[in-house]
Amino acid sequence: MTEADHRRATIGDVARSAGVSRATVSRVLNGRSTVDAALVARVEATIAALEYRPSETARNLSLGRTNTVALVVPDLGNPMFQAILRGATRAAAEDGFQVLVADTQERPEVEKRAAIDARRRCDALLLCAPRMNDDDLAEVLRQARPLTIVNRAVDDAVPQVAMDYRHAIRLVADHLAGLGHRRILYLGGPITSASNQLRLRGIDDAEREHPGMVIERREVGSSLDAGWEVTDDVLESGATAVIAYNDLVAIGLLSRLDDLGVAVPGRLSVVGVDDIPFARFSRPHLTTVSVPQDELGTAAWAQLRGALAGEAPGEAVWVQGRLVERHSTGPAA
Amino acid sequence: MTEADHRRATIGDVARSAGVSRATVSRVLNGRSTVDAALVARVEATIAALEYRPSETARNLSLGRTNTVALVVPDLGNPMFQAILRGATRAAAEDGFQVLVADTQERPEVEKRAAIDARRRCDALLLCAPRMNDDDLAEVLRQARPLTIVNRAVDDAVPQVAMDYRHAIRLVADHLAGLGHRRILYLGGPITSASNQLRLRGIDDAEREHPGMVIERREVGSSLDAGWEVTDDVLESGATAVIAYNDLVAIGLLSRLDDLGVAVPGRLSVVGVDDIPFARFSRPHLTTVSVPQDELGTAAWAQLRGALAGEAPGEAVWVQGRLVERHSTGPAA
DNA sequence: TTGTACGCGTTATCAA
DNA sequence: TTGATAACGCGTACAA
Repeated sequence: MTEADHRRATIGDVARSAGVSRATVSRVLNGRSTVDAALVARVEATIAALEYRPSETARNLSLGRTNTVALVVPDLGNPMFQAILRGATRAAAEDGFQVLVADTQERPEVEKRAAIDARRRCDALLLCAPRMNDDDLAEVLRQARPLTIVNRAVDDAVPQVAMDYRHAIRLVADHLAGLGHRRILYLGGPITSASNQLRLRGIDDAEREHPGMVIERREVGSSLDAGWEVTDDVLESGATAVIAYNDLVAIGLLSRLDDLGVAVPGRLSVVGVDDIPFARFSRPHLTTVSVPQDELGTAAWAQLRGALAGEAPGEAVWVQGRLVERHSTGPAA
Repeated sequence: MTEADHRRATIGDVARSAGVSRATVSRVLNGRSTVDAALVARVEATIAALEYRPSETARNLSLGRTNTVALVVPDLGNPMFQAILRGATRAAAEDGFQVLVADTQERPEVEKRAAIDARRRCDALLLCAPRMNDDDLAEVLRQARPLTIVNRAVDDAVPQVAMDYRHAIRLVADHLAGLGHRRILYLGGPITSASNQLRLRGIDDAEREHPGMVIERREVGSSLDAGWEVTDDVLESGATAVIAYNDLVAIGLLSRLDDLGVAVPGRLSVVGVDDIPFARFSRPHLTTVSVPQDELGTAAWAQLRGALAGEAPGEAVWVQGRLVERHSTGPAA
């Protein structure tokens, strides 16, 4: 007891103390093979007495797996990645896996290194890297399998899940078209981001499907502040409706419009994308597309589990949202 | 090359291929000891050719550490824990540590197990468990060191950091007192939660310091919806000001008040705590206490690093916020 | 059913 | 400076 407190008991200590071999202790622990009942009792008593806990590290080496999966994200402050993390963490926990998280702090140049390093400590990788360049991505694809790509369509036989933002944009564009809007402003996110490109394709679709509709594209960012700061430009644009990159941009814009006394949706309609919790509490309550972000994490884990089991990657999973009409949209002025 | 693709190269493969011992390869990798320049070059060339990457798992076992720290939180959906996660992840990364995250999904009964399990895979533990009962906590304290306790004062020589919510409440109470408010309503969080108890002590302080001030205490929860749902009760209470458990509750309340056409701060003043990003974008903009939540994660890691280095735990760290006056508070009606 | 012996991939010790 | 060799703690064929 005097030294057991200092050095953690090993399986060898248990074996010696119980008068059996280490193999037997191991068997009792893992229940793989059948062991004599009397021995089981003795070993378990010894384990309890010594407070023995198997070393995860040693098991990892011996078994060749860690039951851990790496998640790499550009920014843990972004609600989207928070939702993915939550969904993936909970889904993985169901299967006895834990999640190691790495935040690249919006620096695409370190993403490759971060992804490969994190992957080395784990059995697999969940990669959210919307801005990583294609060469780096190819290198990661080569070194870090098994992995699942999140929110970035890649032309390779690798598991991938993504939010269908193209579809989401079409939903809001159709909604605005139905309300008679023809001059629309799209406040886009980072031009290089994969999910912005997806939204832009939705914008293209909308213009094609709704003759006479003209959608002006702007790059403003993806934050509350970005929405706030672009407000004056929006008012000068002459548009009757705004499609924001996401709810953050939309809420930032709404807040500023409210300060300026601009009627929404009387003078201007505003729609967001994501349906974050705050969307229901903005003024006016935000019309947006509800995208099940947790599902993205859940689906990503499901794909990864398949890859870990040696299954070939199936079709890319596209998670679709649905329009949620609230009070920030109305007939065109 | 044909089989190198299937089985990852080990340090032994490199040694054989370069015609040196494994020890030498290890030395050039870690730069511990000085090695002949010619050998260094040969080994490095071989490493590149074989695309050798050391096994983290084997290093972990050999070195007796994983350079990984476990973070246990009750809910990854809560902005507070997201901030702690972000702060801790970034701070730990500076020191070459990664963070393994476990979400107990608001089930205090699994927190003990989750904490101990997560800790076994890591070198240390960052524990956020505001509702865990004292017995379980004592057990965790015994088994899971080194660790740092976050947002829960415990009477033990263990590193701990916490947001000083008692101080925060005093700040808002003083502010309201200065505006002439005497009948105040406190919308509290879960009664068993440690940080709610801290706030209640701040409420007690305020009543003591401001004779004539009466603060009614209610337990409503900690979410946007909780704030929304309690609105009618608030209006019937006759209070001229509300201290919300956090910004989420405050914003939920403000949103509903706005829908009902209640003048804020004309008829009712509302203050929150936390200063989450959305606080600047509510209507009206929320007066609150800015608490540097990232700092909590950073400080928690700093404590843990000390503990990992064998230092004795110092004083508990209390992170304090400051009042941010916006437009949701005004003179008492 | 149990024990022996080896392998997992690395770092560290000690001679040479 | 280099190379055997022994840890690190566990799982598991294989033999008994």
